[in-house]
Amino acid sequence: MTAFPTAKMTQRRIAELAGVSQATVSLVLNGKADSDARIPEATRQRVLDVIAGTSYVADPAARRLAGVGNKILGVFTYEPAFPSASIDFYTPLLTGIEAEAEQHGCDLLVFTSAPVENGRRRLFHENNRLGLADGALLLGREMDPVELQRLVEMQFPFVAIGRRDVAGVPYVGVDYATGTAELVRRAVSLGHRRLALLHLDSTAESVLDRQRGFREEVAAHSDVRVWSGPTRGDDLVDAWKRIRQFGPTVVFVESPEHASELRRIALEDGIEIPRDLSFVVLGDVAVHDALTVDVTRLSPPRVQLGAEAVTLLTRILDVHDQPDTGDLRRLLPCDIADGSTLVAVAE
Amino acid sequence: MTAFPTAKMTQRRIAELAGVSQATVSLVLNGKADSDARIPEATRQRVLDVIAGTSYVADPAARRLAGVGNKILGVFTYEPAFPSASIDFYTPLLTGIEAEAEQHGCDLLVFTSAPVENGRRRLFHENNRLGLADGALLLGREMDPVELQRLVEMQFPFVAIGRRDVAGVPYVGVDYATGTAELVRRAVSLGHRRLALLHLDSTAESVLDRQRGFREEVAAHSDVRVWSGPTRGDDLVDAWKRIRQFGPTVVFVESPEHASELRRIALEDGIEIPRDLSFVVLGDVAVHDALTVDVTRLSPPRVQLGAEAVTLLTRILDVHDQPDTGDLRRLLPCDIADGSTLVAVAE
DNA sequence: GACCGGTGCTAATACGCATTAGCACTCGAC
DNA sequence: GTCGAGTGCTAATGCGTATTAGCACCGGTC
Repeated sequence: MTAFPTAKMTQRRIAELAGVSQATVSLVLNGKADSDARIPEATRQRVLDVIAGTSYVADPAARRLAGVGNKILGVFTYEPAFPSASIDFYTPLLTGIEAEAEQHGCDLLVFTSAPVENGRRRLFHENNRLGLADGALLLGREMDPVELQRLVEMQFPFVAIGRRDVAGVPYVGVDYATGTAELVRRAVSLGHRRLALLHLDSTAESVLDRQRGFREEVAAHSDVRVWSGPTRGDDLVDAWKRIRQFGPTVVFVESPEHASELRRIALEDGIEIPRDLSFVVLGDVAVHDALTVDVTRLSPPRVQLGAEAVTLLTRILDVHDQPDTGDLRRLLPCDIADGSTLVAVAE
Repeated sequence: MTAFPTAKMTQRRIAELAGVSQATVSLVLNGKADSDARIPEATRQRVLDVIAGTSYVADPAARRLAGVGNKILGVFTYEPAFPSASIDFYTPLLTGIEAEAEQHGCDLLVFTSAPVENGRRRLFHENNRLGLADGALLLGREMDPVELQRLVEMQFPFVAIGRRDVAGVPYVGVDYATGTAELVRRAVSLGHRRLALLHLDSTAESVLDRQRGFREEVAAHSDVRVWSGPTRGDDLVDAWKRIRQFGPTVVFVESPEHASELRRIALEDGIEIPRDLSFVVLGDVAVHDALTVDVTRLSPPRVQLGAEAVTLLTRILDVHDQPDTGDLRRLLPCDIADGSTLVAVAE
């Protein structure tokens, strides 16, 4: 695939038509009327008139090469973004990103070319186009710490979506710990004393944060007993057995998908929610999933997350508006959807 | 916003480290071992070894400037792509586009910076980044013919998604005419003789195609009577009245959103579907919308549409694989979801 | 009439890469 | 020992832009 030979309009051609030099055209276009490069209004207008008569647009590649930013933000997703499996996760983020990018006049370069290796994309690969973007947003549940480290080292401007443990990584994340703790508190105040937590089998920061919030809040109530265990989603029948054995009055499930499945398994077992068991989900259900829409759950503000990440990145890119170190890492409060599956424990 | 000063690795630096010239590095990287540029294996390996030891990646801007393609496909959406209003329309397209772009090793440049003017984006504006992409995909229900014309004239490689009337525009579209005709045929064979069509108030090609398919098939049955009218969605109560007055046994509704609303209005009026009235929708319902999932309807293969558009564009971009003129404009057959709302007419 | 400060530009260069022309060298043939 | 054919590279150039140094001119001053 080679560049297509489209009849290009260049500054040089404009210059010829206007009877000036290429430099003058550039100066006019960039509004540079310094003390050492004076362009009188008459000349300026002449150049602008010529440009108006053509379809000239500055070649972004040349601009970039010449060292100016070009208002392109890279977007890297660790999993393919649009397939239905990921769609509920990525779509709200992209909604926020798109809207905010539009505000800032930025285009988005989606790095779909990154090769997928066992389900995860790799950011660094031969011919990656990272360098074309002024900066980049990184999306994904888990990110490769080595790659993050490398981005930090090469001083490439980027923002991760979701809290990251790697030093020097700017991020906008969700305060899952506080949200989870709040849900635990509600459960306890509704009389629950035996809590089960079925979390993801992962060491992703967001997963750990939820566990921490759960653990810390539980620790504040001496009479509360808990069971907690991981799942990869393919062992839910077994997980349900173990939960059953513990005999909780409320079960917290991290993944919405696992939650639906577990609820089904429970029902087969004669356990109806919330009649026999309260049910809390620590993530958002699918937007359109009307069936589970009233589950009591965490509802991370993903649209806002995307938008805030763009805002932070553009601030990092703006020489005149360097954020304080503290602003480089932000956690947004996690919304809670009340729902109807967390109820007072039966007497 | 200016380019960020990241410590860059260039071919020149690689060259110094390997004790060769920049040209040699370039030749090695591009596998050019012509008769007039011979690089022995030993040198080649030395260069490659040095590169392996660094984090070198070719600057895409420079490559582009030097006249090679850079495997970036532009994606232009005439409406913002992710907000929920458009999401069911764009998401499947983007799913196909992303998957296929990945196959081809292409990145996607989403032109979010295009300014929105009364609900529509404008492709051409100052500093548009079209030129950075090797080619572009255009998505949207309606497109500006003037802009399409201009793209054709400047010989910019692009593919529209959806049939377009403008001469010289390559597209991949959906054969709505045939699909609609088939549904009409089914209705007639089920005994329907009074058909109503509520179509969009638009002159978009896809809208006209459906009307044409409807009209032509109806014309093949001399005893069939039809009513048809446009709606913009805010006048559905009135539209229902007029349809009621005509007294059809089946109503064809173009827009899924209008269909839901109209069905509600009908129900309030005591008309139950399909008991009292058959119901056909000429577009796909929301993926997750479980409530209307069994409507008899057209189901355009949107994922495939996106993928095919990418394939066509890459072929256009490939100098060695120029498609025949006939291949530049394709219509994919439109699937039909049987559903349960088109039933035999009551005796 | 030499000097100076201001005005209106332009020539030149850099950015990082791909590409082409061609240089310097070697080896074999005569 | 000269010539030709091949070998292994490199120097030079162009892509389109932004930027800087500085040139040529003019009007006024002393």
